[in-house]
Amino acid sequence: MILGMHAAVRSRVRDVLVDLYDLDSNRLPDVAIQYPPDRSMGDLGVTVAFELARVLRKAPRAIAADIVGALGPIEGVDRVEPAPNGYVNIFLDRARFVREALGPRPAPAGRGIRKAIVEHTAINPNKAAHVGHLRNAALGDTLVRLLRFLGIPVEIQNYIDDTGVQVADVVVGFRHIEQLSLEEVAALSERPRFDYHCWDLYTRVTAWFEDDPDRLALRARTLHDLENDADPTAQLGHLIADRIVRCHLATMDRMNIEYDLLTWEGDILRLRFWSRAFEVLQQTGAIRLETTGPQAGCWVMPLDSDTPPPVDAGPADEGGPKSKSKVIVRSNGTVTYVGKDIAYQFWKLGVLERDFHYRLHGTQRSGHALWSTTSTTEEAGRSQAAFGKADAVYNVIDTRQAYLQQLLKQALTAVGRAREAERSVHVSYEMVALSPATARALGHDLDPDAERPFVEVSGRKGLGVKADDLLDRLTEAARREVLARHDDLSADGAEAHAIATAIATAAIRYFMIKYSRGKLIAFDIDEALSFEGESGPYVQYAAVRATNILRKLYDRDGLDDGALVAALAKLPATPLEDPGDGTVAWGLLFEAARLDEVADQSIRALELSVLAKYAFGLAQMFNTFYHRCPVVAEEDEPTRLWRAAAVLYCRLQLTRTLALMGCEVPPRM
RNA sequence: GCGCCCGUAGCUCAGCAGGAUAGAGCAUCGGUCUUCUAAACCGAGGGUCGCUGGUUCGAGUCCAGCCGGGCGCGCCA
Repeated sequence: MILGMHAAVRSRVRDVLVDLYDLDSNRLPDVAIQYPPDRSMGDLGVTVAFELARVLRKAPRAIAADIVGALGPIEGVDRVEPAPNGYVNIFLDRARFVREALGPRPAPAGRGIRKAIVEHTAINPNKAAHVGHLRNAALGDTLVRLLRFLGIPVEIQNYIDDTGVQVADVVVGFRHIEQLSLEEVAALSERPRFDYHCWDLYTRVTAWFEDDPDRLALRARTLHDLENDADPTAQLGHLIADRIVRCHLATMDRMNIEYDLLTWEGDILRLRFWSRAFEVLQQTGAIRLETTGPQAGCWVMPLDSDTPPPVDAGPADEGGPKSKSKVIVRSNGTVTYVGKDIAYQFWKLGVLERDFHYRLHGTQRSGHALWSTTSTTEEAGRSQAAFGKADAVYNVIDTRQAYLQQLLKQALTAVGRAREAERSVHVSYEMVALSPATARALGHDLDPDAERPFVEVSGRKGLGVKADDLLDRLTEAARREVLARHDDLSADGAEAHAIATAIATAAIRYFMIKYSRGKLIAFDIDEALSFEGESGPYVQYAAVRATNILRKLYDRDGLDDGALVAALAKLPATPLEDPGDGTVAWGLLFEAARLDEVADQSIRALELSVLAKYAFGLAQMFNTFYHRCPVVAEEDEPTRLWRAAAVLYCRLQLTRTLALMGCEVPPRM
């Protein structure tokens, strides 16, 4: 809503500057729009007078006065004032603004991206999901919702590494430690929390390898066998990966997270994506066969370096700059992890000229279909949507993979795809570790000498907070709170459960989003279980309070949303102009209108904490309003109705903001 | 050694396409429920924005160099 006003003001100011000072319209400084610290000073502020002071050799104050004098009427603007220090302050036509805000939301622009792919979650399918995975998924899913909010079509992919060491290790565990047959594992996998069983087994395998390193030969053989479909090992691997993925999907469903496509690494191998990527890389000279030195026999990709070594500098010794290169194909002919990833990235961007087959994996809670890649045509279903071939790709992966993600961009550049490289975005974020208190609570012995503020999660050691355990505890805590507040709810009833679930989801999703992504989270269980202060439930609570007010108005006056909006059309605007409580109501309405700007900024900076902070700030402002400006009890009708409008609009925007974070507003709490 | 990230109140963090008086949550202390739900609100205390220099009318925000911390840099995945 507010971005439209920015654009109108900016464009008008630019026109005026050109006229006033005979400036070249291409060389105008950016007309920055900001917000005065207090609504009584104005709604929008323009600082361009400061920028021009030097060029024009004129005091900012005089320039501001010139601008204000020349500006003339702007649609939606009530008046403009020059501040004594040089700001140009703009006051909006408040009544008109509110009436428009409560109308339909204009279609978003879409910003020239035909289709974006967001890859997130991508948990190794060999054990239960933990809190670190929740950060990834919460960031990824919020990114998806924001992009769609801005009008960009998005395809959500979840990459499954079903042929890696992690799955291999669990296979070894079932075979050699638990000594179970395929059928026995299949039966076990039908029982609840198979992922928890594998979590424990995985740590046992790790210890088992440590006891006797010779056993690592079993891992190597298993890893090899996993790639051969006919092998019984591969069948066991498939079974485990498939069942664990179902567990992960169920966990993510509790977070309101769904996907469009599961991409299996096994399919990338079987369909020989790599061999096609290799052709492209080789033909374009992006990789070369090393004939001498330690990398002899390998296909390598030279790494970017600002100063390539001189040709005739002789053999590179200690002193000289060493040209580095990354091995893509090993001397034994097998492809490295980077190579597989390059092939996958090429496919996402439609530069591979090869495709998967697809089968329907299932239907998700929302009714949306989930597809899965497959490598055989016989089980392939008919996909309604074409997958891949995006013109922007967002890979949500933690910062430890930054080097690898950089290599992907470099490979694209090297094959002459600079545009695709630019639109390959690594959405990086710091890891989730454990606070010392939480690590201790999990039974982990801390070294008393090492006073580190966090303990790294380790799947191998089984050290971590499992996602479902956390969600269970959150739900239980929320249920207790709700039952304490509402006598009519039965302890095990569906309504209490639904409310508790919504609160738990909001609590964890908000928690995972509120830190900026470059910040390491030292996850503390007690902190995460808090529903007070800056938290998801705080934001939900504000929206629920708004609902209560509107319900009371309806019950007493028969005033529903439509009737309220209709009444505003011919209501005098004076209560909104009142410098006391009118400023509170207007300030709330104005802040609520900033969602479009906030969404835009979140995507521009890929900083989703901006959205979370906005949600909290708006909820805070609503609570201030709530305590200062009674609605139902207000006797003056215009004042009451404008306040009701503030409540209605604030609830609408809070609901939208929560929805962008994958959170719902419960009917009560 | 090179690259990326972090350093703001006792703790955890916002603020960074420069702009008006540096904010919030938690914790501490003191208030507010016969009122639209106290998961809330009001108030108090608490800051050399790591250090030094630079750019600018203006720097927590941009640049450079330091200091401290984290992560990454394999013919592993």
